[in-house]
Amino acid sequence: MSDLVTRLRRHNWRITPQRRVIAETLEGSHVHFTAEQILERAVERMPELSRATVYNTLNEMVALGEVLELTLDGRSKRYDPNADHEHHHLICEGCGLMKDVHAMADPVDWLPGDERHGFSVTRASITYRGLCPECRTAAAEGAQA
Amino acid sequence: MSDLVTRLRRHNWRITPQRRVIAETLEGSHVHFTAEQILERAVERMPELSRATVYNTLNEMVALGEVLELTLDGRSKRYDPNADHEHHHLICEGCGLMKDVHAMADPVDWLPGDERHGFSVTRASITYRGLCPECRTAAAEGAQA
DNA sequence: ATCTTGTCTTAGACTTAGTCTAAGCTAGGA
DNA sequence: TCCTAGCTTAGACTAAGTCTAAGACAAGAT
Ligand SMILES: [Mn+2]
Ligand SMILES: [Mn+2]
Ligand SMILES: [Zn+2]
Ligand SMILES: [Zn+2]
Repeated sequence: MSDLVTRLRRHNWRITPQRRVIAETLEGSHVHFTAEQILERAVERMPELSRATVYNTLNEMVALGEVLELTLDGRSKRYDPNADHEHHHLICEGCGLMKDVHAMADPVDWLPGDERHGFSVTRASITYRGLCPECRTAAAEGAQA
Repeated sequence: MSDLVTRLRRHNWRITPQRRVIAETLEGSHVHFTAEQILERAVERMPELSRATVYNTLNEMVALGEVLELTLDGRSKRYDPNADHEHHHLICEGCGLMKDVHAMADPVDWLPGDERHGFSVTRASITYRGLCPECRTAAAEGAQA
């Protein structure tokens, strides 16, 4: 896992103090934060940091291909620094808990030519849904009562 | 393709004039409309129809499992009446064009047990991305110029 | 036929997520 | 040092969707 700041430096892109704090906030954790959560945490280290800079910076990192933008529900977007490792996501329909997962095959291979409508298909992402252990036991108890 | 109104009637759910117009607007087409687009079109047939009713009704149809809610980008949700046919989506990164596609494998089968984090995984959807024929030729011409 | 009750619909206020703008601030090059 | 391009900021603005309170409607009871 080469760290995000290192990866960002490879592009000709100024690493300002604000951008560094945002990148480190995103990198340090391994969850999938919203822009607001990143702002909240980054502001602890740099209180004058603005919301606009967080949004601008995240959009730029996505455009550079170093951060993934996930829109798994209709709520806020989530940002994933793990862009250099192909992976998919498993989401709990009860509580929203999100896990990284790795499938055993590439879904692009499962799309026959006559289903491609003339597109050049470059990538595919899978969203798995289900119930996490806690939500499952909670549901079972609820049904019992 | 059993029609949406028929499927909705199977649930004990009142089919009011408003709900019928919304369902028929959604069903008639085969694209993936936003709530605003549905409102726009439905209002042509029932001018007094309100935005709140469109949103309420779409949410109810989703809860009944008869309509799919798609959140493929961070913009508005899209509503898909084709909930009784398992399928996935192919999206053009240039223009947003969206096509229904059918994969040759079920992604759930390709998620090993040790990647399930104790979840009960019930379903999976694949989002394919690429460029549609028009956007591809547009991109090629742009590169040439 | 009228009443009752719960459900449905409505306009518009409100919230949330995100973008835009205009001004000031830096940092690096001439 | 001065210039300039790019970066950051506060706050206004927009878009998508939810909530609320009131009225309309519909089905069953009398
Ligand atoms: Mn991830
Ligand atoms: Mn579809
Ligand atoms: Zn859960
Ligand atoms: Zn296209």
